[in-house]
Amino acid sequence: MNKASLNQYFHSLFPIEKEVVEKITESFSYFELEKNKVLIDVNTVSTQTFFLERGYMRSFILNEDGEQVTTNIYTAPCFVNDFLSFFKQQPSKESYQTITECSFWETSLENVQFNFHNIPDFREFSRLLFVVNYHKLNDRLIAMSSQKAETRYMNLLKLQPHIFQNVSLKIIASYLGITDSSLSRIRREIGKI
Amino acid sequence: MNKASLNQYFHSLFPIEKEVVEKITESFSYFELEKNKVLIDVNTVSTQTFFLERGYMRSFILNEDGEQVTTNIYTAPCFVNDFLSFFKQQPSKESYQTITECSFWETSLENVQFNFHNIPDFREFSRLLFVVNYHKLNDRLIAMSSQKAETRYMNLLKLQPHIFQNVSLKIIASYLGITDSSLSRIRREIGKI
DNA sequence: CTGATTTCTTGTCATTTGTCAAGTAATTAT
DNA sequence: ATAATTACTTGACAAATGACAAGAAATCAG
Repeated sequence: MNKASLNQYFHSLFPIEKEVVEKITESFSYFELEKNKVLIDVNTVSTQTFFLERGYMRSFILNEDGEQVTTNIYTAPCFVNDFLSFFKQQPSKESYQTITECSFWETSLENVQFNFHNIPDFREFSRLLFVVNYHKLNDRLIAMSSQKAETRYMNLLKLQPHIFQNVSLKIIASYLGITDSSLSRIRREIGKI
Repeated sequence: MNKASLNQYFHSLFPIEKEVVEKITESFSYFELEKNKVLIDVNTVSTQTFFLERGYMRSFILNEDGEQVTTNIYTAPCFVNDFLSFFKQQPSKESYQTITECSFWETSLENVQFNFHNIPDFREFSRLLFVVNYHKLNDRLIAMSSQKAETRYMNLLKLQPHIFQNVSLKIIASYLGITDSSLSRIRREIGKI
C-alpha cells in the first residue's frame, strides 16, 4: 500500500525527477475492488481518475441488442479513465468494471487540473499518456479493419499472453470483435497446426 | 489567406479570448497543396503541425501485401498531425496525403511547446483536441467491431455525406474496412430498397 | 458437498465479405 | 482529341464469421 508502483509508472514513461513525481502523487489515495465490481458506471460523470496498480479491468458498451461489447482491456500498471467523461465532465457512454480483484490509486479532476497547470513535467506526462493511448487505439483500429480474426487473436496471444490467464474467452472474443464461438473455432484450428 | 477560419476553430472548441487566440496563431504560416500531394511521408519525423483550412485529406498505411489501408479521412476545418511522430519525434508509420486541393496553416513543435507551457488556455485546447480525437477513434473502433459493413456505410453517408462528393469510393471502402467491390455491392443493395 | 450458473466447445446452416476477373464509365495526360 | 489510366460495377465462387442450439467443463453460492 505504498506508492512505489504509482511513482515508478511516471518514471517509466519519461525522465522526471523523483521530487516532482512525489509532489504529483501526493494527492492520490488508495483503494481496492473485488472482481466484477463497477469502477465507472455508464451515464455517470467521472470526477476521479484511476491508476490501476494491480489486476485486470475492462470497459464495455451495450449495443442495440443489449449485448455487452468489450471496448478495452486494462492490464496493470496503467491509468484508467473515461477521457470524454473525465475531461469534459459528460456522462460516460461506457462502463468500466474489474475483471479480477484490483487495487487503485485515485485522484480528483481538481488535483489533475492543478498539477496540469502548475507542474510542467506533469503536462508533458499527461500529453504523453494521450499520445500513447491514441496510438494503441489506432493500432487496434488498423488491425480490426485490415486483419482477419485469426491474425488478431495470434497477435494478442503473442503480445499479451497473460490476458488469457486472467480474462474469460467471452470477453477476449468481444474485445477481438468476434463471437465466443468463432474464437473457440479459431483456437481449435490453431491447435491443429 | 487571413487567419479567420483558424482563429474561429479555437473559439468553436471552447470559450477563449480573442487576444489569446491571436497570440497562439501568430506563429502559424499559410501554404497550399494540390490534390494527391504528400503532407507527411511515412518514415519521416514530423516537425510541424497542420491546420487543414480547406479540402480533404487522408492518412494510410501499407499492409503486408503492399496495399494502402486508409486509416483516417480529414475534413476541413481540423488539425492534422501524426501524434506519435510529432510529440515523440519518431518516424511516422503512416503517410498523409491530400485528396483534393488543400490549404493549411502550419506551426512548429517549438511553437507548440512554447504555447503549451506558457498559455493555459492553449493547454486546455490541446487536451480537448486529444479528447475529441480519441473519442472519434474509439467510436470508429466500436463501429468496426460491432457493426456490419452496411451499417457503417449508412452511418457515414448520414453523418458525412459531403465525403461522398469529394473522396473516391475506393478510399471510402478502405476507410470502412472493406474492399471496393463489397462497397459497390452494398450500395447496389441499398439502392434497391 | 451440491445444485445452479457460467464458460467453453461443437455442429449445422445462413450470412457477410473477400477474391478474382471482366467490363463499362470517368478522368487524366499528352 | 486520343490514348492511357483510374474508378466503379458486376458475376461467380470461396472463405470467414455469425446465429442458434446443445452438451461438457468449470466455477460459484449456499
